[in-house]
Amino acid sequence: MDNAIIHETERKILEAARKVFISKGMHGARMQEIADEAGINKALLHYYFRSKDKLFQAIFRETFQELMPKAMGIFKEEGSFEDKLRLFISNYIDTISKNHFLPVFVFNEINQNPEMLTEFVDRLKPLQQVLATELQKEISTGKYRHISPVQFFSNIIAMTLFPFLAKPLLTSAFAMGDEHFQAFLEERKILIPEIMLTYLKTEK
Amino acid sequence: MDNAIIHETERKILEAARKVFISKGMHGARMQEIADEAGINKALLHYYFRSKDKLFQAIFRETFQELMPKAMGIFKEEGSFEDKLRLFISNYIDTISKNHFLPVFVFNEINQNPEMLTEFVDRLKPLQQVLATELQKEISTGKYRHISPVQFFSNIIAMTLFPFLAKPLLTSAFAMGDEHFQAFLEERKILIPEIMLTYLKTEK
DNA sequence: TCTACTTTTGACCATATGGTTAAATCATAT
DNA sequence: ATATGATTTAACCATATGGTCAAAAGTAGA
Repeated sequence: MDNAIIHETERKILEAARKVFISKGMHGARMQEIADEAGINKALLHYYFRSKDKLFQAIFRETFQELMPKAMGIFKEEGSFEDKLRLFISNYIDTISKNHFLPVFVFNEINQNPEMLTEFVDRLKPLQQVLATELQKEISTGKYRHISPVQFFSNIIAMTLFPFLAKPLLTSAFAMGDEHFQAFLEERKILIPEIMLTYLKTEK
Repeated sequence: MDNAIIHETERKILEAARKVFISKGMHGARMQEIADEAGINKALLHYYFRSKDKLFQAIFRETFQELMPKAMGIFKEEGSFEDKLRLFISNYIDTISKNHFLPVFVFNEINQNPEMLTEFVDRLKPLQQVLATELQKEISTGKYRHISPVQFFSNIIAMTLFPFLAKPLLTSAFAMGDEHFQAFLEERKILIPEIMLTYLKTEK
C-alpha cells in the first residue's frame, strides 16, 4: 500500500471523527459511530489513534486552529487599518459560515477542560500582539479614541461569532429561514466594522 | 414528613444536578455523581425524576430562563432608551457574573438538541417584541439611525455574553487574573452601551 | 400500638462502551 | 512464489452506566 492510500484511511477517520465529535461533543460521541461514519472497523480507530482521547485531541487541535482568526496575514499587509478590519471580519464570517458549529464546539470543550489551552497559549500571543500594535498605532496618532486591545478584540470577535453560537436561538426567536440568516450574516460584514469604527472615530 | 422537608430533598437533587450538568454537560454528567453531590442514593434520583433525561429537562428549563435577559421589566419602566439600555446591560452582566458557565452550557445544549427550543419559542417573542418596539420608537423620531432589531439585539447580547463564553481563552491569551477579568467586565458595562449608542446617534 | 403510606436504600440487571487480541487479508520486496 | 511486515476485521472483555426492585426506615393517623 502506498502512502496516498495509507493516509486515505487516516483521513477518512479524521473526517468522520470531526463530524461526530463536533456534533455530539467529546462525551456524546461514540467510537462505534465514528467507525460507522468512516466505514471501517472500530478496532481500526484504535490502530491509528490509541484511544478516544487521543483521537479527540487530534480533532480538537485541528478545529481550534480553524476557529482562531487568521488576522496575521491581513494585518501585516499594506493598507488602511479600516480596510484591513473590514476584510478581516468579512473573511472570518465566511470561514466560520462553512463550519457553523465550530464556535460552540470549541468554546464548550475549552470550558469543560481549560487545561487543553496551555498547549495553544503561545500560538495565541503573536495574533494578540499584531492586533494590539496596529490598534495602538492608530490611537497614538489621534485618529482613534483610546480603547484597550482586550476590549477591542472582544467586541470584534463577539459580534462576529455570536450569530453562529446562537444560531438556533436567533432563527427561532426572529423566525428566520436559512436564506434570511445568510442575508443577516452578509449585512454584518458591513455593520460590525461600521459600529466599531464609528465608535473609534468619535470624540469622547 | 412535612412539605418543607419533602421539598428539601428535591431541592438538594436539583442543586446537585445543576452543578454537575452545567460543568459536565448532559452527556458528561453521571447520575452517580449527581447522587453523591446531593448526598443521597442514586435510586432516589429516579424516584423524584423518572430518568436522567427528565432531570436534565428540569435543569435546562431553569437555566435557560436564567440566561434569557430580563429586559421586559426594565424597558417597560419610564426613562430614556439610553438609560434603560445601560441599566439592562449592567444588570445582565451582573446576573451572568454569578453563573459564568451558564452561556456555554445553554448554547452548547441548544446546538446539540435544537428541538428543545420549541418549548420556549413563545416565551421569547414578547421580549423580542418589546425591544423592537422601543428601538423603532427612537428610530422613527430620527434620534437614531436605522438598524434592524435582530442586528441590534445580536450586537448587544454578543458583546455582553462573549466574555463569559470565551473566559478561559481571554484570560489565557491576555494573561488576565480573576481580578483583572472582573475589572474588564466592569469596564464593559460602560463601553458596550457607549459603542452602540455612538453608532446609533451618528449620521450615516 | 397497629396500619397504611411515603421516602430511602442496597443489591441487582441489561446494556452500552472503550478497548484488546488473535487471526485474516493485503502489499511488497526478494 | 514466498516470506515479511503492515492493515483490517470479527469476536471478545472489563467496566461503567442508566435504570429497577424489593425490602427497610421513617411518618402520621386511628
